Amino acid sequence: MEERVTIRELARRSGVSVGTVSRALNGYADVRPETRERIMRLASELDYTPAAAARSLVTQRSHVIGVFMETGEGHPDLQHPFFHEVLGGLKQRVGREGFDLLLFASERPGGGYGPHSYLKRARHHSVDGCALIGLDPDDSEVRRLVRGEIPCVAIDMQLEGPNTEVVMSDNEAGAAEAVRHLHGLGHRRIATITGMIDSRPGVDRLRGYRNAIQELGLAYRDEYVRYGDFYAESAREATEKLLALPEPPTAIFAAADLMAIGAVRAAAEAGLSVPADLSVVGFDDIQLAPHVNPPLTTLRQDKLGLGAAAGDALVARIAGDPERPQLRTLPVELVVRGSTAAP
Amino acid sequence: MEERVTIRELARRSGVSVGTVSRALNGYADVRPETRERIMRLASELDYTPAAAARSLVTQRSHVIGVFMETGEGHPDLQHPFFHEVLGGLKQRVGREGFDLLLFASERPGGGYGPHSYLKRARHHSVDGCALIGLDPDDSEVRRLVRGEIPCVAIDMQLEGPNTEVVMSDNEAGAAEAVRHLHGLGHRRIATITGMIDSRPGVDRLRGYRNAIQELGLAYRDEYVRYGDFYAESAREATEKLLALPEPPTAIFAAADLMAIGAVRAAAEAGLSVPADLSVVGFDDIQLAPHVNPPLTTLRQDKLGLGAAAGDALVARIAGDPERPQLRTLPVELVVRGSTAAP
DNA sequence: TTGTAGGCGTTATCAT
DNA sequence: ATGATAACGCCTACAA
Repeated sequence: MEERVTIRELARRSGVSVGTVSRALNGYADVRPETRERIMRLASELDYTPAAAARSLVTQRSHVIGVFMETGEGHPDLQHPFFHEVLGGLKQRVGREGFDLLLFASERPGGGYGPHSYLKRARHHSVDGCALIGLDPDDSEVRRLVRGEIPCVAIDMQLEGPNTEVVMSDNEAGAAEAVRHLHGLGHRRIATITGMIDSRPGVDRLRGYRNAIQELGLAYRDEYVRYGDFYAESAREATEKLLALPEPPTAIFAAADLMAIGAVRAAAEAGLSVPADLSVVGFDDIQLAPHVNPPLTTLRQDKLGLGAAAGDALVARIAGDPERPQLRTLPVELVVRGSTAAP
Repeated sequence: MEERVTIRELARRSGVSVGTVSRALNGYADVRPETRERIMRLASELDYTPAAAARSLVTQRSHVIGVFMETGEGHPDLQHPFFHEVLGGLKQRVGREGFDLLLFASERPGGGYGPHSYLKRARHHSVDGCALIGLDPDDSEVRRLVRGEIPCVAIDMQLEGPNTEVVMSDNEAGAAEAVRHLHGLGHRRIATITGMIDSRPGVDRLRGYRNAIQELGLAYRDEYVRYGDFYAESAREATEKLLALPEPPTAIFAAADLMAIGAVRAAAEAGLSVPADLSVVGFDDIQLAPHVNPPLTTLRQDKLGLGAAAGDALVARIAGDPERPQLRTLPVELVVRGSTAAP
C-alpha cells in the first residue's frame, strides 16, 4: 500500500517547512530560486499530487463545475444527442480553464442524510458553478438552485436568478428561416411538428413558424401544426396524421432532427419519398444528419458553441465578473441538404 | 452573503458537541433518541449540508467515480452515441449507490502544477474509482493508471491491472450472428466493414465475421473486408469501393450502426436501394437505428447494461470485494428490422 | 450517552 | 526568504 505523498513529506525531505513548500509549488515570488528548484524537483520525482479536497476546503474554490442533466419522462437519462454535444463543448471550454465536471448522479450523495435537492447536492460538493441541461425550469427545486449563491448557467431553458445566465440558440429566427427556405422552393402548404410546447425552444420554434407563415402571406392552418416531443416517434405519428389530411402539406418543418427522421420514416411507410413527394426540414443538425437517407436539410445549432458559451459564462461569473447579459443567444444556420426540394 | 452552516453551528445551536452532532447525523447507535431527534430537526431546518471535501479528507472516501472519456483522432470529445448511452447506464447505477461522476475535463486541474497524467488527475480528486471509456489502451498513461491503487473498469478496451476489470459485449459472437443471419436469408457474397482494427471490439467483430464465413463454408475473400473507423464517412467510402467490385457483395456487415448508415447512404448514391439491392446489418443498435430509413437490422449491445456492469464492478471493488472476474462479457442480440432481406 | 482532542492535507497570516 | 500556527469542516478514537 503506497502512502500518499503529502506536502508534509515534501517538507520533511527537502528540509523546509510546509509553508515554504506550498509557496514554492504555487509559484509565489518570495521563495529563493534554488529552494523552489529543489522542491519542484523533489515533487516531480515523488510524483506529488495535491489533494483537491484539502485545497478546496481552505480556498473555498473547488474548480469543479456541477452538471445537472436529465431528460424528460420516458426518455431516460442522457438520451438526446443534442445535449451530449453541448456537454462536449462545455467540457472542452471549462477544461481549458482548469475546471472539471461533476455529473450529478446520486440523489443522496455519500449515502448522506436526507433526500436530494439540487441546491443541496451542489453545495455538498462545493461546486464553483452549475450547468443546467435539459431540466424542467418550472421545477421548484431548480428554482431554488438558481436563487442560491452558486453561479448557474441554463442551457435551452428559461430561468431567472441573481447569479444565473441563459444560453440558447435563436430558435425563433431559425424556425422562420426554415419556413422561408421551404417557401422559396415553392412550397405553400407547409406544416410543422413542434417540440415540447412547455419548453422555451419548443414555443420559440413554433412562434418562428407562425411569424414566417404570416409574413409570407400564407394562410395559417390549425391542422398544420402538430405537437411532438422532440423525439422521433412522436413525429412519425404526427406525420401520419398530416399525410392523411384531405389537403396534406407538401413540406414539414420538424422542430428537431430526430423528429425530421421520424417524419421521413412515416413518409416512407406511406409510400411517399422525400424530397420528391414531401420536403422535410429539421432542427439541430445532429451528428447523423448528413448521413441519414436522404441527408437532412436542417438548422444547425452551434452545439459546441452553446456549451462553450455556457462555460464562458460560468468561468467569468466565478471569477467575479458580474457584468454579463442575462441571456445569450447564438445564431443558427440553415444547412441545405437532400431532404428538401421543389414541390 | 449567507454563511455556510457547519456542523459546529449545529452543535452550538443544539447545545451539544460537534462529536455528538456528527454521530447523530451519521446514525450511530450510541446517541440518545431525543438528542438525535433534536439535532436532525435542527439540521433540516437550517438546511445543513455536509461538506464533501471535509468528509472525504478524513474518511479517505470521496464517493466520486472519475470518468475518462474521449474518442479518437479527429472525432472530438464525446461524439459517439454509443458511449453516451453507456455513460447513462453507469450514471444510473452508481447514482443509486451514492456516487457521483467526475468527468475529467482539465489537463491541469485547479490550474495546478505540472502537466496532466490520468493517474495524477484521478489522485488529485481522490476518486474512489475510475471508468475508462473510449481511451487508447496502449497509451502509457492509461497503463500507469490501471497499475495504480485506484479500482478501474475499462469499457470496450482490453486492459490489465491488479485492480481493474473489463466489461464489453460479446463482439465476436455478435458478428458471427450477423453473418449467419445474412446467410440464412440466402446471401452468399457477404462483405464486412470493420471498426478500428487496433481496438478490441474492432478485431473481435472481424474475427467473428471470419469465423462465421468459414463455418458456413463460404469462400473468404480479401476484397470483401474493408477497414473503417466506426464512423459513417469511412463506411460510405468503403461501400463505394465494395459496390465497384467486379463481383460486388449482396450484403454487408458493418461493425457499427453509424457505419451501416454510411453504407446505406453510399448504396443510395449508387442508385441501389436497401434492402432490395443490398442488405446491411449494423452493430450497436443506437437510439436512431429503428428510425432511420430503412430501419436498421443490427446487433443490439446492452449499452445501459454495460454501464451498469461497469458501475457494479467499481462499487464492489471499492467496497473491497476482490473476488471478481477480470473480464465480464455481455451478450448481444440480433434485432431484425428493415435493412436486410433475401438477395 | 456525551465531550474532548487529534488529525485529514492545504493555504494563509503572522512573525522572524 | 522562511517558519510557526491557525484555520477549513468533518470524523473518530479515547475519556469521562
